[in-house]
Amino acid sequence: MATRDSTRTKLLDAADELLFTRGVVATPVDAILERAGVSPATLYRAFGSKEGLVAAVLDRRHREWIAVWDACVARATDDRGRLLAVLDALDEFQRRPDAARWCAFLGTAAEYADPPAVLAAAIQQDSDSMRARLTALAEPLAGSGAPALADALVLVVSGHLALGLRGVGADGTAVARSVAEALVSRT
Amino acid sequence: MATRDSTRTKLLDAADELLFTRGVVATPVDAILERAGVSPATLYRAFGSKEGLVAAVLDRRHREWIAVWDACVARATDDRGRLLAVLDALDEFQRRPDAARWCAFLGTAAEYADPPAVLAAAIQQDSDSMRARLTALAEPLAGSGAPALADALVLVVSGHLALGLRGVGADGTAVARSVAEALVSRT
DNA sequence: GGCAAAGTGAAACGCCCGTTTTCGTTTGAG
DNA sequence: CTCAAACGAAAACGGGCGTTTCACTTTGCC
Repeated sequence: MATRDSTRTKLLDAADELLFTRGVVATPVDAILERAGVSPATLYRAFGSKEGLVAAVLDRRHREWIAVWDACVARATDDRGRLLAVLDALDEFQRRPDAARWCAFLGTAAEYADPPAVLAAAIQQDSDSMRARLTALAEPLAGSGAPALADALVLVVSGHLALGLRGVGADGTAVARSVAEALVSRT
Repeated sequence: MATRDSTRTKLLDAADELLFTRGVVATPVDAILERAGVSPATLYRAFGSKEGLVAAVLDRRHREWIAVWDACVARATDDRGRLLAVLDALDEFQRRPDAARWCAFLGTAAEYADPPAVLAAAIQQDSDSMRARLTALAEPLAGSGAPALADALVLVVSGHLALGLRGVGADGTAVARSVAEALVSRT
């Protein structure tokens, strides 16, 4: 009934690498199976469907992203640094060896006109958590203006991620950082 | 040898509506054919392939977008208004009855890991023209800082478009406008 | 060491998609 | 009107995908 952890990990690793570099729809299940060295029956016993596997990978990605972000926030020394830590986290996350072409959540949202429920939930969770966390981090700086500042920063982060699609995101987070700093300095 | 203009237009209209609301990959050729009331042979004689049709639709979209943007720039009365006119254009373009889910160019870029040459060219053209035009419009305000300001605005525009994928783009261009104004006011 | 659970390998099923072909019909310019 | 060019209707082809099934082999715990 239960799947071994090593098997789950092998599948999640292979799926993470292939889905978000080649695209979710463009990646056939067979490619994931071959990469993971796993048989079809195992995948479908563990995750039920390709869609279930995608949801699981998105879930793991979200937890990893939050962990990286948290670490960057903890490393900052003042309120301003903690709010702008999201850019450090973006930088660090993108430098990882298995980095995707761009945001896995925006990418998945872009590929499906209306995503299956599990995937829509994962995407929503990513957006909601980003907005909520930025609002909390903005509170010390902006007070009642925190939600507005957070919305603006969500736009900056999303814009930075989207720049990857335009082929002009090679300069790290420099542009995004300058925009974010302009917003923070205005308060 | 040549295709009638009415046939080309019927195909382009149907393709534009379906491709960018349901997704390029997710839209089967048959759906476009049915929508256009056209036979397969006609499509393939006129555009060679689905990919060729997509490129043609992107091309037409780009011209329409530039026209709308130009009109908004012409409507503005000062340098600042002309630079920020891109937001008016975004607003107007998105209000059109056949408005897509989000940017057709970013959407196409997101769907293909490495797009066919014709599509990559269309996407590149969109990004390049936006950057060049914003740079020219920023010149009177920012002088030698125009390229940097233009890059920042490209990020803002891309971020605004990407917000549609997060389900938080219902408030028009309000957030994007506030960010853009903060950038312009800083110079 | 043995036995149930988990995984393998390969084949097959059903479905959809892009594209081509064939043939009969319509269109529009000379 | 005429006739070549363009188009419509429908079928077929080749390929790929997600998923299931089945018989066999490996794994790991009592």
